[in-house]
Amino acid sequence: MTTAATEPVRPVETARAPKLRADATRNRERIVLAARDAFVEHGADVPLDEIAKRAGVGNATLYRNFPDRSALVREVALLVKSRILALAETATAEADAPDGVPFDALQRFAHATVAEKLGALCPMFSSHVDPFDPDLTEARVRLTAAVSGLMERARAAGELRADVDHGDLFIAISQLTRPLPGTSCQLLDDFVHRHLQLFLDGLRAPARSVLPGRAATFEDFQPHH
Amino acid sequence: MTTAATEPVRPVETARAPKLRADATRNRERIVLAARDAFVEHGADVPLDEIAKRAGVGNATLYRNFPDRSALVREVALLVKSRILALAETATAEADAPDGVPFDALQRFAHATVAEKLGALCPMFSSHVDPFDPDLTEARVRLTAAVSGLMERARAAGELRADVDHGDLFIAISQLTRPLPGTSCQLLDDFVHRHLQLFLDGLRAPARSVLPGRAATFEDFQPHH
Amino acid sequence: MTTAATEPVRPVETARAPKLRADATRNRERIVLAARDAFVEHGADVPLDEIAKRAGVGNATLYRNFPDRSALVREVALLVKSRILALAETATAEADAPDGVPFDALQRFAHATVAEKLGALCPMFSSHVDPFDPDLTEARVRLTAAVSGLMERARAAGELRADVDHGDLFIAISQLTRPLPGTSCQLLDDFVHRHLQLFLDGLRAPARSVLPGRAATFEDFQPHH
Amino acid sequence: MTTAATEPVRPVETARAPKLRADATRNRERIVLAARDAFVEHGADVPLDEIAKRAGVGNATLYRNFPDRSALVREVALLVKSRILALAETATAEADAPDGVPFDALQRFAHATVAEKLGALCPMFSSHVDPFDPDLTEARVRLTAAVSGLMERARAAGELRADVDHGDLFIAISQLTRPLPGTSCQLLDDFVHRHLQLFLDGLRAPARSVLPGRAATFEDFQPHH
DNA sequence: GATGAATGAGGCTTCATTCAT
DNA sequence: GATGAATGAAGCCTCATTCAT
Repeated sequence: MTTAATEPVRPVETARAPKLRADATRNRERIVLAARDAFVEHGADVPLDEIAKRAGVGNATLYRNFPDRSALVREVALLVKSRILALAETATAEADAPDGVPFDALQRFAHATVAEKLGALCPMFSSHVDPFDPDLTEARVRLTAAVSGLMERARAAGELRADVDHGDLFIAISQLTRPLPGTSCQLLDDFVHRHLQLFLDGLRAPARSVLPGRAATFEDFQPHH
Repeated sequence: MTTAATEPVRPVETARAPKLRADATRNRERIVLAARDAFVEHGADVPLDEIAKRAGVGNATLYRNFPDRSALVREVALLVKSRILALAETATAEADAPDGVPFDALQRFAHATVAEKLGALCPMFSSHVDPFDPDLTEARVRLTAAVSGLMERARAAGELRADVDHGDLFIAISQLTRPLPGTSCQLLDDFVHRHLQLFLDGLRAPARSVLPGRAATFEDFQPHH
Repeated sequence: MTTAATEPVRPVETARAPKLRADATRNRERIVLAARDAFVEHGADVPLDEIAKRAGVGNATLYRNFPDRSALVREVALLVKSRILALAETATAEADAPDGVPFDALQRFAHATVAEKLGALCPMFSSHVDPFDPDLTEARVRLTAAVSGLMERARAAGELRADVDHGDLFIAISQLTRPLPGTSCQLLDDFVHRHLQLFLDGLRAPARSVLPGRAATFEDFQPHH
Repeated sequence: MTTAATEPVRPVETARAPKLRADATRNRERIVLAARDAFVEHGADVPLDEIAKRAGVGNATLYRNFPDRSALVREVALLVKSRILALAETATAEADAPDGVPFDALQRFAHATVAEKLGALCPMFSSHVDPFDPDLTEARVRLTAAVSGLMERARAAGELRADVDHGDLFIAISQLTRPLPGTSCQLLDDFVHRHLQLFLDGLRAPARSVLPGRAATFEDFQPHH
């Protein structure tokens, strides 16, 4: 039972949180973290009972906090997006430093995201969440801005090919990070950074090919768009 | 209900096949094709009854031919691997042609594989099959030889970076091709070739980075290896 | 475990019944009968697993035959309605006999319905069935005609008060027959005929009061009417 | 959210009530009233959390006052019985008035009981209460006396048939008042008084039939009797 | 004393697999 | 050999009841 990220995770404070008891808050947080880990290890269809067991609570406690699977996925999504946003902002600061190399910052951002299994969890694509959820939408907008800004710096520096957008990067991160059923987690982890690096090499300017399709953005993967 | 590949698929003749009635043979083949399509459309967890219905047979007929899910997956794996092998051999022939450009042949092979959804199905990594199955092993060996040969030609021509192996290519194909839950099939299809192309651009020589880890082969993804 | 009715019950032949195996037909019938008995004894909310156990089949067999509770209730409703219809037709024949006394025939009909627990089951009022179901509607129409005809004969003979309709009779039968939770079935059975008789005495002409409201029909109890 | 009775309801003072804080007393009373309303609207199986919510208290407060469902049902039963008793005493006074017509008073009593949904709640028959509970027994005895007296007056006046007892009346009231699942409350309300009236007409002397069974009393419906 | 939260048992439903025709 | 039907295990979710603040 691995924990994908090691730093303490702040509970996502939403405006409507009324006044939760201390132990309840802790339980809620443990459930979200357990869910994140379970999703990483077993995919989005992991039984909720398994998540409850990991969190060390009864299954009904999980249901009290999250009426159904999508509510739980939503919370994990907010958690993950906020973490990716933090990574993107850190990378942007590095890019803006006097001796910063934007593409290097972009690469560090991508590898950090992969290292924390965040891409695989990114439920931006998931069928389990309401695409019009306000909180998710806001998180997506902020994330879009941050990653776009980071990529823009690299492009302006002539290091990033011009025909890609943030959606292209995220699809690659998400897909390359996903667990391969039947393969041990650790085994794949050894290779994910490798293949991400190959993809990043493909992103560098000058472009080595003419890409089919058009640059992808998050909006391309919103249902009903 | 789309059929991933349009050419007629020969049933994989295994040595122990005793002697089936004509209609039984046809049933078996229809089940395998229905399974492949169902896996492509609904993922690896599609109910077997759904596959039987698609094949137009009773569920018990499916079980008569394939004692359990893994037996069916195995057959689909053989089918898919044989198809990929054919694509690889075609590409190798192109590479060996007088005016052949090996890397271009490699790229066409990769895109063709993706176009037929073969990568996504590649159960080489699946938890559902016996990694020591003789038929699968043989198919894997032949496929390894073919793809390695193709890559070797591109490497010899100075078009492919030296620090990658066939496992790297296949993981990328498999992962990038996998369906994104919640996203329409068609939508993702539009982008898969794009992101595969970015990956292929990263594979080109000269290498634009030092890759972490080591070159991946099929063997790296055999369980218990 | 009492069986409410002792005569063999014909499976309700619906037009779409394709071709059921003999044992499957028997199972289906046993489930419907078990459901009827269970509804009589424990009410409409009896667990489906309990019904399956009574019928001597696995719970999944019940679900194969009846996708959800309402499908099962519907079948029981058809069964019950057809039986009541038969009783009504018998009573009508008695009323039309040379020495027939229409009100006596009506009373025998009511008591027979109660004796078979049919009224309590009459899901005409149930929340579990689709009020627009064609088969149920047809059964209701035929039943309405039969009971109305029977009452009309009694009214024409001057034995039935003029200000009541078939709905009034059925509500009383249904309500008076319902099991009283916490009371043994047999105990209540002893009294149901008694109280039904008091109600029937109230139906006789001449009317001993002015009734509030208006004469009730089945239509009054169709939802969305 | 209708309140069945509009007059203020005195908490039933039991001998062992020790000494409750003012707010505790109020909570207890609110819970009982909420329970009564919830039972009327949603039946005996309404979730206790729903009752607590209606009462505006936490669920644990409900459990502090009533250790389990039957304790709450018992309290509602006492409340309802005391209210019916009051109605019976009022009716008796009317019957005893100089120009009083006993059967009319009896009828008004029955209709008033129905109007307040008291019959439907009458847990005299319920499986949820201890039949030997002293308070309930006492309430039952007093109620029996009052209703018997009222019926006796009507019988003495030659207006009530001789072969019925108070149990017959109560079963009819209880059964005819019960909600029909799937039918709007209001809809049935329109007919309950109508069918009660038909039943009352059947109670009138002279008897129009020979009743089966024997006259029913409350004792007939005590479990284990 | 009052409260929100936690719990486990149980009902509903699906699905891989086995059985009878 | 082919089929439809039967089965039980397991997942999802609710609710009566208990616990910790």
